[in-house]
Amino acid sequence: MGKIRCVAIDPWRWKIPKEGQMRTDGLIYASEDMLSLIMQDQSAQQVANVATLPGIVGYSMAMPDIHQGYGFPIGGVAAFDLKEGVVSPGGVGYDINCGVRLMTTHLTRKDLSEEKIKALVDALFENVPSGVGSSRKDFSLSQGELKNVLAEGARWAVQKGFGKEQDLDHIEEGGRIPWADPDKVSSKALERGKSQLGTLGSGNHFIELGFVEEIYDEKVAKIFGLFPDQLTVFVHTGSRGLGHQVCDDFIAILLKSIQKYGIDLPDRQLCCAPISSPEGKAYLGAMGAAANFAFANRQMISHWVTETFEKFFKIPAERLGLSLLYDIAHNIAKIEHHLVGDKEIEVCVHRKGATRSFGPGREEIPAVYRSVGQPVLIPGDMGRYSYVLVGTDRAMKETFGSTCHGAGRVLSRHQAIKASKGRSISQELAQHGIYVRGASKETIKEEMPEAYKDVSKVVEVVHNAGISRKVARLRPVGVMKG
DNA sequence: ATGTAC
Repeated sequence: MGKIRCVAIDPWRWKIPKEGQMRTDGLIYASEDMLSLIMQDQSAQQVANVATLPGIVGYSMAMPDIHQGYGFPIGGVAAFDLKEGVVSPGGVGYDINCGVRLMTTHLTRKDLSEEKIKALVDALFENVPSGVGSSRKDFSLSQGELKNVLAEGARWAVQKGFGKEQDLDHIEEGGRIPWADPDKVSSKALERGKSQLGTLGSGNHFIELGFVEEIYDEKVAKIFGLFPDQLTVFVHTGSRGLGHQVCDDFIAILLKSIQKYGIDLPDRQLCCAPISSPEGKAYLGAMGAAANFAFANRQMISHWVTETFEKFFKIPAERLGLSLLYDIAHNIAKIEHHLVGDKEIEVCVHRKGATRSFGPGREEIPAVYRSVGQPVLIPGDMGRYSYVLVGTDRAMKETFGSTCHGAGRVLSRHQAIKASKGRSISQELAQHGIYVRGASKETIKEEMPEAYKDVSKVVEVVHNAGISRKVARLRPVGVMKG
């Protein structure tokens, strides 16, 4: 396949016309400025590569926060027919069910001085283990109990006293992938997972304190429980070493089975298996189990966030108004029903660095939000903003109910470290009123704001394209990084 | 993202 050609459909949509082995067109959501940035790496080529996979339904899509990933681009969305189609670990990513949850409070900006914010972030840092390979000293699981976590997800955590029953309704899938198969998770992955439940991890994972700075849609904000100057808490983490190991294990397995199923791939990183094959089913089962680990992980971390708040303010959580707005997956493959043409069919939707953005009326959305659409939570970089959006009908028609997931990198980790040489990123953030506490200095450099696109520009694209709509903008004030 | 190269 030669040089990638993008044709403008409108100011927010670019088509990669089908050619060569492609079975369908590619579709990138971006502004003209962003597209020129996107064309600097291999990500548009990856969108075209995904379009060659058997059984793809609709376009091979990418969101404006697209950048190069393993096989599939990060920011990629692709749906596959359950009979003819394939499932691919590269379409989910290494951090299976990496995702975010947003907690709201009754507290406002005036309840927290700069000093209090620092002390609160420090207290969170003491109470939630973070960093590469972090584990909880007070908590380790037997293999049997870990398998219960993998089968039950956030429900397991609630049964063990981490959070409340009503939290489950405010988590994508109720915090549990029902078709997860813990027996398809290798003993090596189990070993890595058993001491890591309830830990934040590293890289872009974080706990962020912020305030509601701007409301765009008052009606929806009210339904989501958001109001101006409100203190909010973002938690961003995934399935840690366990999910990583599942991905590793199945890439090795599926690389071997490519020939067996006669799949012709432009890039071996797209290794995959028919959804209906034993290998495909095994991957989906193991991936679902890892996804459940991540749902339980975020549920447990928000319990310790709640505990930290209660001790810090010496006020019970109910009076602080701490509650879970929503919890969403960024890296996952799901079996969902969608209207394709005039037929309702089941497809396997891969979202890799992309968020579900279901519009009004879908039964998967909690009853309290169902009339307006699901909450879509978009963390930005630690120096600028984060957003709350809402899912739309247009997303249902166009993107299998999907939108962007964040800002998207513009500098690689290595480039970011180079760009931050001789600077103190923590001090620069402090000058903007943001306190950051990290497990490692290196991570803070890798995660410097300029390593990311401006998330407001990413959000502008998905809002104008109509695949999700702006509800509120949040401003970070205190960040705990892994 | 990741016991950042078993």
